[in-house]
Amino acid sequence: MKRVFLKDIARDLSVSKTAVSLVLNNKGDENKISQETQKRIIAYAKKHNYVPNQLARALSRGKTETIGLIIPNISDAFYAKMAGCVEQRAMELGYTVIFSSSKERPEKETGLIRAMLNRQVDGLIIASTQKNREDMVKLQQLKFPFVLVDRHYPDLKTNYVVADNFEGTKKMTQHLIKNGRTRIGLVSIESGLDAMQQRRLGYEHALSIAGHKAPGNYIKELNAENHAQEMGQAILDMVKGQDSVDAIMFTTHYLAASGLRELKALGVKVPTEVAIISFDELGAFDLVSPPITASKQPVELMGNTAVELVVHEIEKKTAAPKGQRRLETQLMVRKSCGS
Amino acid sequence: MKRVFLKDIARDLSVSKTAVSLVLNNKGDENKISQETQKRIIAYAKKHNYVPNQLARALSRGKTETIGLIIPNISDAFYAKMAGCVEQRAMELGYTVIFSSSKERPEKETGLIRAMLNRQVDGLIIASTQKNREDMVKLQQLKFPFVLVDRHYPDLKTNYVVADNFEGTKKMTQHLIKNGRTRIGLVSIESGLDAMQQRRLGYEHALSIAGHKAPGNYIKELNAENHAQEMGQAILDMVKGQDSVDAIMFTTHYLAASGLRELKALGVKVPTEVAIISFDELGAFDLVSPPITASKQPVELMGNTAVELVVHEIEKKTAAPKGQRRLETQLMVRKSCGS
DNA sequence: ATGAAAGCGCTAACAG
DNA sequence: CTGTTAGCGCTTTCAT
Repeated sequence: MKRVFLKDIARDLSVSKTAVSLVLNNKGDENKISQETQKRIIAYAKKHNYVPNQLARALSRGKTETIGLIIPNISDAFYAKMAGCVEQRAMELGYTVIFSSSKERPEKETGLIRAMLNRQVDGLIIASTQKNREDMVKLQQLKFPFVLVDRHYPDLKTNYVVADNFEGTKKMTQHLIKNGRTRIGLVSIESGLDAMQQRRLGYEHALSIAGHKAPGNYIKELNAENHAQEMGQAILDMVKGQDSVDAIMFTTHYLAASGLRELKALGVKVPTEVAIISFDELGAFDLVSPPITASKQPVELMGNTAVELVVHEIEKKTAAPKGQRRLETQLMVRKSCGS
Repeated sequence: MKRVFLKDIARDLSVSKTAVSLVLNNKGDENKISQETQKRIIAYAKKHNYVPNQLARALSRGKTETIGLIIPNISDAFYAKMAGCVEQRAMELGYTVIFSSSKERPEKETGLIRAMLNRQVDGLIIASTQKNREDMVKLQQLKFPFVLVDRHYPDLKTNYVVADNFEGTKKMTQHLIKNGRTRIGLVSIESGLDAMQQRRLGYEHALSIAGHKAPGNYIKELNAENHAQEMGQAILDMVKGQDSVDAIMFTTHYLAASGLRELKALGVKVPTEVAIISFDELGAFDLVSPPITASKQPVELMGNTAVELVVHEIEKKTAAPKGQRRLETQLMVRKSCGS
């Protein structure tokens, strides 16, 4: 079984390559090629299992119908979900997606952007490390279609789709307060991520309008690389001593998971002694003991919207209106806050 | 900022395209191009931010340095993890990976294989729906490099990397027996998947050598599409009545999760009344109440091995030594089996 | 040591 | 209605 090419089928059927190409691209009718010929061509192609070479096609047309997705880590539940949605929506719109993980490393991200560009992707969706401002600017200068997702550069005027982090943690904090907690701690990741900033701000804002304050030891920002190691100490700091918390908010699902692990190890009762709440959730949060109250991000909507925005820009159906979306999160109330 | 091409730099430097191409591919020395010229070319390329067009390159060389990964669903924790490992290892070996989800649908899988072939991937890694025997045969006939992962066709002589499902559930069952359980039920998925068959066989084998038997109502095979809906009834069947189980083994992580959900809803005490154990696990299984004892699959090793096998086959066009690996699972003993 | 030229497989004007 | 032709951007003999 050997591969057959356009020219083979043209030769064997004594028609021109053009005819074959046209017919196989469903442009037979509009170019008025006889039904007869079309049938023969299609039949032959099917019979010999003709598979067009996309490389050649793309090279010739200057379009790959591919969009690149750059995320921090495909193994993370959140990004995996997102990748799934992106893939799905892209396929519906006739695009293939190729992805790569930046592993939260700016240089790697730079490399990936470059790699994707030279693979001629038509557009890019990036959940950036947010330490690559320059690359973004470069993309803008190239007028290359791209949209930032989950994380964006607040001072850059690009397309983006993010969750409303500020409102999210604000609501979460208020939920805690409504449940009678007043000494609310925060465990976050130390990073320049705007998302993390916003989450912290939302928390602080809610606290301040409620007239509460957070002493210094209430806010922990762990190192991104080894938060798992630092978690024990952070939790200990918060729950021991006179200035102890009665609630802890975690800014990501994995922090919540590891925080709970530590809390259990220390024998702290959740939620009676300390309530916990998580921004973003894991599939099993409802099974955990106690089931964890969490803010759910609209991953699917984020993914879909991102795809739609790039595709829109790629196809420039119109003068691309900069798409900047801030999506609402949803509070899933379970048991870890005491109600 | 406009893109610069090979010919541009050749023109501007008054050298030939050949020279530029050679130098930029690090073949300058072996083709004895003067250091002088090389320096100029490299400097110019860097200065103008030259990015080679991979499409053209690949078309010309007949090699894309890309491997395709087809999995049931990127949103599933197991496959997401796997994709991450595959990506990582592939990159180390100089390959890019493009993935797509078959959504467990054979026709979709067929389409994806085709799509990847026409994108000229150099090789394929497939976690097949196992309902596409023909496609696999076709790939073999084409002598196209591919390796099956997680799921394989037992009657086909292909490369594959799978977990030792049989041994896995056998060990799990024995663990249950060692913990004093004798009336052990099984909840699995109704499907032609060899992996599921093996898991069931391992369970039955262990049971039989221990002299136990499983009455009809002890084995539930739920519909793949709506196992979540069927779970309630299945569990009820197993735990109520005189012929009730004292342990349940779930053949996948999501079954274990939803089974536990139902068990809790019914107020059944785990593990005192019923022990549970899961084949494959979720990141949060240690936080669940009770922490779930589970068999862990060597995802990373599976992913890495798969990549190594395809790459080997891609690069050694020689008579490829069929790589067939059956990897051991590891029992993570936690609390759900009563010890 | 360097360059000319012939493709890789397909698309798309442009002629007939 | 169909065929000719000229690329797309890069690699790679084969001369020089």
